[in-house]
Amino acid sequence: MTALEDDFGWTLGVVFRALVKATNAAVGDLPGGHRGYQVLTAATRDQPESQSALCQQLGVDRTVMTYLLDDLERASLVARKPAPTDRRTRLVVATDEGRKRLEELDLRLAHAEAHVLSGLSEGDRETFKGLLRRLAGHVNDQDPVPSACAVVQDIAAGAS
Amino acid sequence: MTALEDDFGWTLGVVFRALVKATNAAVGDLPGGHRGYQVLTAATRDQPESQSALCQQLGVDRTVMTYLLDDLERASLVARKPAPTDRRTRLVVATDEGRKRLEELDLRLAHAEAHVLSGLSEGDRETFKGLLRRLAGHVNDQDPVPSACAVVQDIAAGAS
DNA sequence: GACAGAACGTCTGTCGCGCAGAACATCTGC
DNA sequence: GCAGATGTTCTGCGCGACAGACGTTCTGTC
Repeated sequence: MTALEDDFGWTLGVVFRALVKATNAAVGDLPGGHRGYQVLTAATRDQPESQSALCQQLGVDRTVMTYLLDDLERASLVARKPAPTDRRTRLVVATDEGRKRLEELDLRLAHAEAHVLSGLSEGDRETFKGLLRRLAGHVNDQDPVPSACAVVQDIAAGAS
Repeated sequence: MTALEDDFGWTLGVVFRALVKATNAAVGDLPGGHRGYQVLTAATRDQPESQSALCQQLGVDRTVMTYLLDDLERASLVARKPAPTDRRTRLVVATDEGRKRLEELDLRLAHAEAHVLSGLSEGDRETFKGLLRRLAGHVNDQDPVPSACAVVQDIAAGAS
């Protein structure tokens, strides 16, 4: 309970797990749990240009996305529409019901987030979220699909 | 690539996944990958008082810890010793070889961490890690085993 | 226009891991 | 001495990541 407190991996894991738990509890019976929420968010606000683009954004395997969308579609929250420009791809769009559901969820999720962040003051919370946002943006830009090879090279070069 | 950027869950997930990938790449063939490293760290520096305490700290299931330790023990990096005070429990201690291996790993891990944090300036990096540390400490204190019930109550009360 | 190659989505199989439950050894309180 | 609690291990289940194969569709070349 001492050395680990300083470990970046450990601290990040603790917070991440806490958020996932809180989020899953908050979304209740939404198909797909916390990932279902993210899919719904992306479908409503980001107009994902394809199913696989969505996978990449969310870090979800494409084979999982298939039945994740199946479940959400069965619940009438999103719909798969064939893309007019490329009939191989399917556009994922939220239904009216999905959008309505998302509004409710946003409220609940805000509380889940606040629950996890309750250890920080108001100002620190914003600072933290801001830094995290910048970090995620950077990570996502340089490495949308983290190439282990590059990392290994990088590390090997540094550590040798 | 726009709305999600603001989602706390998404940003945290992106950074977490990136770190896990980088860490796994950095530890190479260490049994247990990034979790093996954390076990080794705890065993070396934290003197975990029992196997299950270790599970709780690391957020690992106890059934997984069993064969995680099996693998590390087979590699002569840690050892299970019967606790003198309670023969039900096993103390997890690092071997000399384990401690030596940990020193090498720390170097490599520092580079992996730097890789993930490379989007922030030196100062911001420290700020971020400091806030994260406080957050993890708080989360861990109030909710070592996150009780979904409490969270649900909390959220239900807040969102209604 | 025909064809090779690539991309998208789906399906199958495998593996790691979290979770629930049971079994066993051991400890604690009565 | 005995009932109940606790630590560890094992088994079975389900979810999800990953790799590979397949059908459909698009693109570039001849």
